[in-house]
Amino acid sequence: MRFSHQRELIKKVVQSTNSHPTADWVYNQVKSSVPNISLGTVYRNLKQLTDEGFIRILYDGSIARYDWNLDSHDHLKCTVCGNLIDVHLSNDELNRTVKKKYDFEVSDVEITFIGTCNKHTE
Amino acid sequence: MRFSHQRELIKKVVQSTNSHPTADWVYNQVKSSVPNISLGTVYRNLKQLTDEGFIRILYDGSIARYDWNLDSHDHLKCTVCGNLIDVHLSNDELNRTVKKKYDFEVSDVEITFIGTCNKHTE
DNA sequence: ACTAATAATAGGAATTATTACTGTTTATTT
DNA sequence: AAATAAACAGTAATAATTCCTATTATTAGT
Repeated sequence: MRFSHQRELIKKVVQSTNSHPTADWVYNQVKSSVPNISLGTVYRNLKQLTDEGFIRILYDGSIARYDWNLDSHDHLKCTVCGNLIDVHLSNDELNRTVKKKYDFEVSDVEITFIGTCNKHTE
Repeated sequence: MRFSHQRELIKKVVQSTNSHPTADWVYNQVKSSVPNISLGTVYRNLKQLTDEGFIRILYDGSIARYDWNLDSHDHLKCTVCGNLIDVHLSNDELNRTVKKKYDFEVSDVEITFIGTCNKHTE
């Protein structure tokens, strides 16, 4: 993979936020530095960065979001504010159960807890 | 919700398979009985059936799939054959942890194990 | 440093999944 | 049986994403 000014910026933008940005959000951010960047370039580079393991893709309903956090982690999705919050849980037990009970070799687990975050409780 | 011949068929088609069909697959199935059914009708009814709690929606990457199984359950996604397999695991422990550790009121959990199913192991 | 080879780009067209619109049909209610 | 409105078919519109092409920029070899 050859150096590219645009790709470096895109990587930096994704790594600058915990908001799990969409391609469009990244596009708009990068545009302030490189006004004539193409949306296709953003998509292509997000894909490349994902494939090369610099960032991760995750799906929020039907829309793709990107995450700089490569550590195995899970998400809380608040139905009130819509935020996706990173959390760390140990899934070893769960993985072992799946392997044993269903004879399934787990390489990754995606866990999303849907509910209400503590901002909306009184 | 008024009776509709089309909706009944759509419901039956979803309930007839464990393959977590897409809207397009349902459309093609229903077309064999009602050749001039509209794709919009399929989408509208899948949404209605989901809203009324007859079926469930789930996202496989960026694409919507439908599931007749309303029981709380998880999925195994095999990266070799692409199949989505239903499994039952108890997530009580996990839910309790999330509630306690992150003060988050869990209403639903979506767990997808990604890996290789036992068809591809020797 | 110069040049050739080619990866990456901008801009726009194409594709895919999904939703919205509109005039017509059909299930229900009176 | 006529009135009402939900559901319909057909089609246009939208949104997210991918593909295409001529041009530009990076890099390897001289």
